[in-house]
Amino acid sequence: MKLSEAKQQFISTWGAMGTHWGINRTMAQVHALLMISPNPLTQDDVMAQLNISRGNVNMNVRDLIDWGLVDRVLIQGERKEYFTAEKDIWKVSTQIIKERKRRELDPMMKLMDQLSKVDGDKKDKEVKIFIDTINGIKKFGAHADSMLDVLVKSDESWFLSTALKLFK
Amino acid sequence: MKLSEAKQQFISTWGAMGTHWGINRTMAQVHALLMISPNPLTQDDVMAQLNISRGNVNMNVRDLIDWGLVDRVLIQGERKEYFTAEKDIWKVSTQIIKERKRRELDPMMKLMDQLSKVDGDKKDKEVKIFIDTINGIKKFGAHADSMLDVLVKSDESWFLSTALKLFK
DNA sequence: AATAATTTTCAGTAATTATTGAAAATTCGA
DNA sequence: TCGAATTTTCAATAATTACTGAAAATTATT
Repeated sequence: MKLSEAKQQFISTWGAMGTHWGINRTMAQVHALLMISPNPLTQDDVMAQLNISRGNVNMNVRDLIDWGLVDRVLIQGERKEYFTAEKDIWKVSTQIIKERKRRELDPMMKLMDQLSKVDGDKKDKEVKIFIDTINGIKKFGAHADSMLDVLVKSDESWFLSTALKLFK
Repeated sequence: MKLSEAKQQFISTWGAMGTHWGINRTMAQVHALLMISPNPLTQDDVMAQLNISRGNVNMNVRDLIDWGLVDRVLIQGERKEYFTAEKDIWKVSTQIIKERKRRELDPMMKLMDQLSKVDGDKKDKEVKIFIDTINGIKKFGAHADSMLDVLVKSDESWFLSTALKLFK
């Protein structure tokens, strides 16, 4: 398989995968393109390679920067801005986990705390099932939270060698 | 907070969360409703409680059954079909992990194997970066794969007590 | 076998989400 | 400070995705 073809397929697959993970196709494609580009790219480069408009590139690159997955790079003597993506997949993953925890898990747990204070008699089946479900989610969330915390803070090599032995 | 209000909020939040996880809002809402219902519900119950059409309920319930998150229940002497959802959040999670691994991780890894066979001189920076990225993903994916395998097969209490101690 | 109850399908439509492109804002160099 | 290069915004529009509702298919009952 030729490189250009392989690149194309990687970008397209990474984009499709993105839609399964709640981010939009184009954002994932821009990320894929930057990951496999040896040098930082400009907005125009991305526009040309993915055939998308300037505004679209701009918005998606900004989102990727918010996610901490892409950085602006200043190149000496150049007026244009360049962009580059983290290429170490471990760092990419921990960054995504960190952000999703903050954006999704944390607020969800806060809500569960509120919902577990629902009024009503626990003898009532309706009430009992509801409270049990909420408490189950709370307990589970607390474990997931501390686990992800350590995972994110740990070093890749430590995690893969020491922790993973448990799972072999 | 009244139970009816709390239920409503739970369903709505679980639905919103679904969109971040690549499943549609309604499917997540149906799942939420079934999780907090003490007794199995019929299509008509779901239609009434969520204000959605029969076709919509039918499609989303079928998807949930495909995901292994909802079961058909036959009730003695009743013509209609009833549906119920697993209420143990650990089982819900492992089931989702199992399915997503099968649907997403496995095919992705298969593709990476192909892409890593790209033609070209590894002295070429373009080729090198591409191959390095793909290999990084492959390595990472293999670890994630074996880890998720054990996680899914392990028992909740074992995992939370023994394995999680590592992360404290 | 006919009928009634229930489920499933799917074409048409509605709702949502993503994209464009041009105007406005900003930045930088002379 | 002016003007050219570049980035950002956002209203209009396109593309995608989800939903409805009624007809068709299926299943159970008599």
